[in-house]
Amino acid sequence: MAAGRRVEKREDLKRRLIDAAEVRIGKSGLAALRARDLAEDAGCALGAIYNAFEDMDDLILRVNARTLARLGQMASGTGASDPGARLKELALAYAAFASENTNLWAAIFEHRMAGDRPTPEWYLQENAVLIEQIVKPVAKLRPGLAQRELLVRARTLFSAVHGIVTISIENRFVGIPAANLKAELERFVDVLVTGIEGTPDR
Amino acid sequence: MAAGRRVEKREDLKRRLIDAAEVRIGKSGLAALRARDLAEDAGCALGAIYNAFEDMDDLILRVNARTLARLGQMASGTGASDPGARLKELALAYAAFASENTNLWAAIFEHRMAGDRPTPEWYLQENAVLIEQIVKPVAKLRPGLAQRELLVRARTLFSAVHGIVTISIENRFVGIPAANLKAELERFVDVLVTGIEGTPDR
DNA sequence: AGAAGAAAATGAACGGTGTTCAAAATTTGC
DNA sequence: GCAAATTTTGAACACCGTTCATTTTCTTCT
Repeated sequence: MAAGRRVEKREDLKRRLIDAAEVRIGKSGLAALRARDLAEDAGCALGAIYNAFEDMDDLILRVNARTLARLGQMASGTGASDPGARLKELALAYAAFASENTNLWAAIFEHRMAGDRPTPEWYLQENAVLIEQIVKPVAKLRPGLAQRELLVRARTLFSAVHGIVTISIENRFVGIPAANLKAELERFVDVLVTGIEGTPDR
Repeated sequence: MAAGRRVEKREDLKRRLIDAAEVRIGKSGLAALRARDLAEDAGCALGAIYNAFEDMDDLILRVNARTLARLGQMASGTGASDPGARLKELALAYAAFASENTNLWAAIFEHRMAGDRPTPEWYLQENAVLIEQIVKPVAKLRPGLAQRELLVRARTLFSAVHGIVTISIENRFVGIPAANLKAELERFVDVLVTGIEGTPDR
């Protein structure tokens, strides 16, 4: 028989488990994910999950990495050259992704490592896609800013937009009209860009 | 014996349980909260928790309501009359509270109802303190805006600041210098206020 | 091809979780 | 004091992620 049959099957099981977890999280949310369900979905024994992955956290991180990759791909296309317009594009694309893939998107931010183990380094690096594309337009708006500073500003911009999208989707406040997230974000980015243009570097 | 002994004792147990849960969440975070620990802390049987509260969710919501009340109290003092300065005050106070009470603050946003039961109405209303104080300065910056619109803008402002504080405290991105949250927030609010002043109403 | 060794699959069992509930203890009204 | 109403109790339950001795499958070597 072929020499690589074993690793091949192993990779296949991994893929099936990640697929199943992705479907389950997408349908019912991270909190409803069950190891026994995944084993049934993937057609393997309960214990087999722990041959393929360190633990459930590891598996969840693989799913989240996929979602992050999709987010990165979505933002990586060449967009508007005007930095303000580009930032608006990115914000709207992020909001659209969150609206259309709510459970998978939420899993990225809801997940916490079991016990108090640290998040693995490889996964933390996957998160970079969330701010990578923001750096360039910010650099255009703030020429002369060091890369180090640009990253901090990009992170702040992302965080602000992320917060708006998150709170809007969470529906945390009663009595507030179900605002149009898209319109609200457009206004917000407009205000922000105007503010950046009218504020000297510091 | 006194007629009201029963309700009195019941209220006392409730208080002791909320106290214990508050201490546990504050020290170790929401995820580490255990019903059996609380029973021991409060000096009651495990099952007694379910005489005092509907379930653990109910108890957690009481703790969160306390935290929200503290947040509300913190923001309710009369502050700067200049709207921009006032917004900056509020943002910095929020960041300071989150930094000094990280676990209790995080519990407000991490908690999800078990199963898929809806969040009780009374608790959703407690969340209003997060945006109440933001309305007035925004009204000064945007005279002629209807109350309905003001609430939406206030929520957006809160969400943006909340996002910045959250992502900063979560330490989600590697390679980005541990930025000074306070300085970053001050800059952000400055930019925002400048932007609002330079952007016509819509 | 067949045996031997290595790797992977299996699922019962383990410790831990929130929650329930019949029984015991307490408090209340008379 | 006594009976009824209420509360307290903690063992038991269902379910969770995880482990591990056992069985099965795959790989390699002769």
